[in-house]
Amino acid sequence: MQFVTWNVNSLKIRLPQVLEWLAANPGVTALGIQETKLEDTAFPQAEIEAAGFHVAFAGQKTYNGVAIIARAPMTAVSINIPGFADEQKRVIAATINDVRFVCAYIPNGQSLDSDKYVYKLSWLKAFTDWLQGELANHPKLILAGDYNIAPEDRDVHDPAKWEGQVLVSGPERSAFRQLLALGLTDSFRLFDQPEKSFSWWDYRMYGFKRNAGLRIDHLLVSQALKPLVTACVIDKEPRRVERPSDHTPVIVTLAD
DNA sequence: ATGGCGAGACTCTCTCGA
Repeated sequence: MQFVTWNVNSLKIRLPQVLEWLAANPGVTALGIQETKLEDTAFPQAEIEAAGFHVAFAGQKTYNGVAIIARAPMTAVSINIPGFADEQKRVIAATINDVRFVCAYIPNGQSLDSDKYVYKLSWLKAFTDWLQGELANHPKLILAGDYNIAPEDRDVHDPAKWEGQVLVSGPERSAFRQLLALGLTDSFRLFDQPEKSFSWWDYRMYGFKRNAGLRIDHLLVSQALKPLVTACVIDKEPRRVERPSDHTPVIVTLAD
């Protein structure tokens, strides 16, 4: 089984790339997508189903929006964080092959002095509380997403330059550790990885070419699934095409 | 040097992302 997270930065632009990537990766069980930037009425459900997949989605105009594309049927699809009033569509979860797959687009925060940063931290608190219940109900759980948090300095191309910035701040990293404290494990760090492994690069200043990136897209696995994990890799292949997303997929492989 | 790039929208200039 393989589960994937990929912030596509507009599914309208990236749908052909997504379908091509899925065709090239037949082992993928389910793909969690962030930043679809599409209202539900505009979502390309028919095209995705015509390609042989099941799909669940929750979106809005212009910003945010999440979806799950799976090769097997999904059950118990849920949207957003119950009890947390939020117009923004940032969470979708579904059960696939007995695994609870949660796809999240965690807020960016903009800057440490922004209202959006306050929203990010309160969102993370509500999300963590909700996830605790999800884990109790579904011990086999994967949390896939764009976390907008680089957990450690080794996840940052230039830690000195980023010090004090959003995505690396102490409260954000503390919120990330609170997720781990639920019993989740960063599957990427279960294995030896190349130094300077990142999942996002700034479009500007030749960020990808210079590998000036951050590792902010993560796949956390629950204790019940951790022993089954055999690999976790960042796939930079999608960066080879015209008009790539600024994020690239991260893939976790589990024994059946 | 707070710039740079890319996407979206009540667009030709603005917001937002990370």
